[in-house]
Amino acid sequence: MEADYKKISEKWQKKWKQEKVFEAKMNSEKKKYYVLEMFPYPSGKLHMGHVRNYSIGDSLARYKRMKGFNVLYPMGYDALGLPAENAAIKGKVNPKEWTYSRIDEMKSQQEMLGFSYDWNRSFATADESYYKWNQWLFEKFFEKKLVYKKKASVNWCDDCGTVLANEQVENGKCWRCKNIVQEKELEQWFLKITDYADELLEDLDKLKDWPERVKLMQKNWIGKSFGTEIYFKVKETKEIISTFTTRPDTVFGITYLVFAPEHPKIRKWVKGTEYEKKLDEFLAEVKKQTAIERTSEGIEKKGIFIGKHFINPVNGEECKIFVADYAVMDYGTGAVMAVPAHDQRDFLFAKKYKLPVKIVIQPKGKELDAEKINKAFVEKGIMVNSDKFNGMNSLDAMEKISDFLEKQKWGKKTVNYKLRDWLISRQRFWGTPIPVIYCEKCGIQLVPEKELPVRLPEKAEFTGKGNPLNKIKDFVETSCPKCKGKAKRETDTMDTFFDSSWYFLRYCSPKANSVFEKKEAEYWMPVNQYIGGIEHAILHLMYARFFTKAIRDLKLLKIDEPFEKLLTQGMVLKDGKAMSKSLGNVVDPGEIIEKFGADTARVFILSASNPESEMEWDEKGAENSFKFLNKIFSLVGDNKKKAEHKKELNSKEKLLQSKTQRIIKNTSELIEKLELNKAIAELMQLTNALQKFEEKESPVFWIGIEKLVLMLNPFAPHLSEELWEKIGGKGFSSLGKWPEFEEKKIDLKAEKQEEFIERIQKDILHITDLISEQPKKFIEKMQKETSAPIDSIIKQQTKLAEKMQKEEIKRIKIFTAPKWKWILLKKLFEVKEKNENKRIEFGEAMKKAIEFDKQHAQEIKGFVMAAVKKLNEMNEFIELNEIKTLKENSGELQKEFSAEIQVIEAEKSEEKKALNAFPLKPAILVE
RNA sequence: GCAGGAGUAGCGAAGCGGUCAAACGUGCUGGCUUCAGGGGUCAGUGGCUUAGUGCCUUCGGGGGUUCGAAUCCUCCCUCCUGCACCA
Repeated sequence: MEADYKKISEKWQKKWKQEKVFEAKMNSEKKKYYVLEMFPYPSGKLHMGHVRNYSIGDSLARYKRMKGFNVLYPMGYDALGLPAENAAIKGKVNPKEWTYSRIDEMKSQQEMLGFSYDWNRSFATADESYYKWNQWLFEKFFEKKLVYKKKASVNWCDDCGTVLANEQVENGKCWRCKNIVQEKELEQWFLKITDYADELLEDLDKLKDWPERVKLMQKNWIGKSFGTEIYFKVKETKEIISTFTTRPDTVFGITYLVFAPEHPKIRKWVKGTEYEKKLDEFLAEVKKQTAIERTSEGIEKKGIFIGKHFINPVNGEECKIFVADYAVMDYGTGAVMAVPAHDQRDFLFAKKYKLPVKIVIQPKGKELDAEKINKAFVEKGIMVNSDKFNGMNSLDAMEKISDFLEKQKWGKKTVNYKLRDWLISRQRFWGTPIPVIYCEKCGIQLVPEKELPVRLPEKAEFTGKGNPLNKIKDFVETSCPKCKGKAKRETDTMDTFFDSSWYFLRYCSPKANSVFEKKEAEYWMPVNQYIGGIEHAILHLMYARFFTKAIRDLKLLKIDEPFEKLLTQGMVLKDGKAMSKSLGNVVDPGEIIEKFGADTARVFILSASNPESEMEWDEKGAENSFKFLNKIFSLVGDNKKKAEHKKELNSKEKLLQSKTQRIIKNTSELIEKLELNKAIAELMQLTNALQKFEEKESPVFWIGIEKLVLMLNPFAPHLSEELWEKIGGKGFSSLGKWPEFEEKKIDLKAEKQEEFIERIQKDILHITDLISEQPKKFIEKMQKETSAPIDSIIKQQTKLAEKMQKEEIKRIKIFTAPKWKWILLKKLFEVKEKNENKRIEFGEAMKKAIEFDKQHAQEIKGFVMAAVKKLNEMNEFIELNEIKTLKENSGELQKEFSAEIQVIEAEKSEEKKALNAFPLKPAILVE
């Protein structure tokens, strides 16, 4: 039976909307749960990644709602950014119109999928009422000195016509357009994220429910390393320059110094000397290299001597200073002390330019020769050629030398981070205007709070060259808030990552006339479960953490971390590759929804694999989820519900009850762990169990159906509602109570037994299959073997089969005993055979066994220990009195075991005979 | 190079020290269904087999720990992901 999924979906989506089913209201009496998905950039159409992301979130939100939590589950749009502007350049459309029409498109698709968002709280970052607060926050940060402007060598993307943050440069290319990034000197705005480097690093430990991978990536990005700054005097100029090292133990091995080509001191030093021209040539060469060439592996290091020398303070040695491409301005101090003997890069450079190599650490029990080594020795060892530190372990020397340098004021212990301040200026139109005014008299001025927001002009010209804001007179020309004189507005806009760094706070009170309402935010925050792609592991997630801490320090909110749990969902693949337009393997979710309905799309995308792993999109798979839903639909639809009445449950009903209860338990646990694929597998098992259950009028069957329909809600909400209505459920299943379970009703032992019964019946059925397939062959065979007439064969076999069925339980009980038990029994039996008939306790038996068979003492002990442990653990599986009997009658061990084993053997052979002789199921014969 | 993750039937994916390898789904083979090459349903799907939930083999490969390993340790191979001239 197939349902009209389209009609059902529309019907329930309309009802949910009308009755405001998913609106969230603060209620301090009720426990809250905040589920959030990374909000999308409104490109217009949803792609499979979105569908996956939201299906995961919606399942959890619905589950938590049914579990009685006050759930906040909002959706919004990260609506500022380049694509809108690019569209404007290309198509002469207004970015605002373009963006908002795309938001509408996207929203209608999201609604079609039946996600339970509180649409009342929805907003876009392009809303004035949102970016106003971006500006407000900027000003607060400014006052706190968390924002500053400086001239810096920045990453410039020519294609995007803007500056990029360090985090947005990937392998020397722009993260968005893959254009090669250039370096440019510009005055730019920065956020002082480095102030929080330590806290951002340390608090990673608090994030117990974040994937290790993400935490690690952030840790590497922050890149904290402990080391020593060492000062050197330049011989010719008497200037003091500083270098950073993590290996102060090698300080006696320094043979030259390397400066980054961009280092500001260099130019000064070579000015007017013979080296100036050489340096210019070298710099030109370095500039020609793209970032990729410069960072590619195995590249030869190049450098030049610049005619200056320095004195190594620890030993007074005079060495040359070089400029080389392998030193970078970005890290440390931009100058490196070179120890060729103990650093591979220095080694290669020294070899190339014939610079001395001086060994100061020797491996234990070996002696290195500076002339002969062909690579640097970078490990720990024993100090040599290091004055008073000789003979010391290099690890200890590290500490000692640092202390020594500090004492002599030749250096100091420092901490270095890879993390740089966050560059937020963008030379773009479609972003939040930075609320700053430049006055010639008064300098940099903030736009007064009451004049916020600084609005983006409605009209602008998009030529693709430069920032359109620059050309809008009305926007640029303004007056100084202080002196009222003529002044100019800042035309840079903010990086859109600024917008997404606090949007989760805005959802708490989206209409607030403040950045957010403290009371609401205190109730809803932190986000309990955040879901999104791994691509944001560093950028967005680190910025959001930084904002939360900065906002805390503005005394606006008390929390340290915004996201309690994080799930990074895997990619959706097609034919083993990420879906992309260039590969032409993009599957449009719209088609699937059109073809099979929203529920199918959701169930498939969740069931195909674990949310965190990649999933392969497979058309066939979607069809199968469709079948699964149909199965449930017909299961409910085909059967008539009977009024419930109390009665003793028969064994089959008890079994179904046990299964239902067990599945409720498992499903709940799995959803909590967000192992949604497994949760759906459980529901499939329940569906199968219900379908196979014959007494479709039993109340137990209908209880099962009811639970199934409720548990279906997080995954296939429309069908769940429809069926809920059909079976006479009250209200919405979306607001129904999540099924509870009673542990005592779960009877694993009985379920196992049933499995065996089924198995035997299946065996019999199978043989009947064979018969119907080849009746002649079978009868011929039987006649041959028994040389009896067919009639009598059938009669005889009927009797046997009946007997078999009656005794089923008994036999099965024996077979249910797990294998290890038989191994144990066998083992004990073997041991006992050597013993005489003495009365011994269970534990005694073990001792005796060991005595008799010392060689296998541990083996026996192991078996018995495991047995006892298992017997205790599994007492629901094996009757306790079985253990008791074993204990009580241990004196009779030998007899009993042999008897028991004989019984088993006998029964086995009886069954064997029965199966051999009679493969027919009586019921079939009777007919 | 460094760091992290993964490798289980034809495929996706469970299992994470002993009940028990392969739940759940799909694919393939066959039966049933007034059965359309569709849908539904039942069975089979590592090898041997006396046909017995019998024996053997098997969780990327080699070693090891253990009475017992897909599971823990170790080395190697393959793939993925992140970072990378970081001093």
